[in-house]
Amino acid sequence: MTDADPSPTPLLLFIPYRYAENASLAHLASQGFGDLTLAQARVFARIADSGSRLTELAESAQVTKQTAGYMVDQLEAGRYVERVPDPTDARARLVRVAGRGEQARAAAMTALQELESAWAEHLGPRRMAALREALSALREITDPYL
Amino acid sequence: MTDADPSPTPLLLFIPYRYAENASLAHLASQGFGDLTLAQARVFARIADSGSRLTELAESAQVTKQTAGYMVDQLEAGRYVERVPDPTDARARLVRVAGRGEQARAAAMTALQELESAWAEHLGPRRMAALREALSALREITDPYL
DNA sequence: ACAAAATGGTCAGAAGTTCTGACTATCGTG
DNA sequence: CACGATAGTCAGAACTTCTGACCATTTTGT
Repeated sequence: MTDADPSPTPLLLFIPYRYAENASLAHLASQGFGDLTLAQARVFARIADSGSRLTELAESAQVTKQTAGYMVDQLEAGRYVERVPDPTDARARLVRVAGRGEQARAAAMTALQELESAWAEHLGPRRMAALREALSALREITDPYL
Repeated sequence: MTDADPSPTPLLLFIPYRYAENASLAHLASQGFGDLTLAQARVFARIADSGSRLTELAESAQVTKQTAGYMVDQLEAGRYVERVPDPTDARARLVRVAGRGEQARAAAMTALQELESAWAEHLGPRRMAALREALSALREITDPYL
């Protein structure tokens, strides 16, 4: 009876997701990383601490590997990342955060934490936990990358 | 203790959101609307029953009005929508679902309902309701369109 | 009433993103 | 060791999105 909101759940997901993207990118821009585009940041955000393969980035961001490669080219040119050979596979290269990328990553982390804090404050810890818990569960049937 | 998932909340939002987009678009394609692109569908999905102004669509989809206009041009060419004068403002035009658009909208609704059902089944009614409730609350501080 | 500012929309052009197809090199398996 | 799968790149086209300039109409302030 209380949830008369007719908004489709995907729309409800889109709104805070897009807000988070905008807020993070704005924070990065304010910290001297104004040359990062949204598309670049989407790939950058998925690079694992130990480095990621192009294919992994592509699958995770849900773009083709060509697109991911193009983004990594730009991130590399902007000194955000570097490509190193993958010691376990001569075909592959690992994309690693490097140089400016480390500071950018730290700034992004800060933005993210502020965001999560603001959300947790608005929802209260209980509902925030419930939100994350439900989303994590949903991931089981919606994550193509797994 | 149970939620040790380090995934940032925005990533958790992205995964099911993107899944929903893909699933809906795939269903539309299977119903004879394979000419709809994702970008077009994002605008199309935001058209109100009574019609929407270009500016409203742009704000809601978070693109410039030029971009929204370009998408509406294509939707119009594909006979998904029509533009009619806004009786309350001579500057404005209302974008309305028309022709094929009605069937496409019905197909999208079906896809959406199947999606929500599948999610509700996976989460259970309680957690599904909690998810939607939390997302609706989050909207209050993240929706630029309001 | 009227000038100024804001709003709704379009046109033109450039930039950015993303895709398909083709190809090379390396890995894993039978 | 041949074969299919995987990692990545190159080239080119298509699609999406933006910035800037502009016109018409509405709203606001005096």
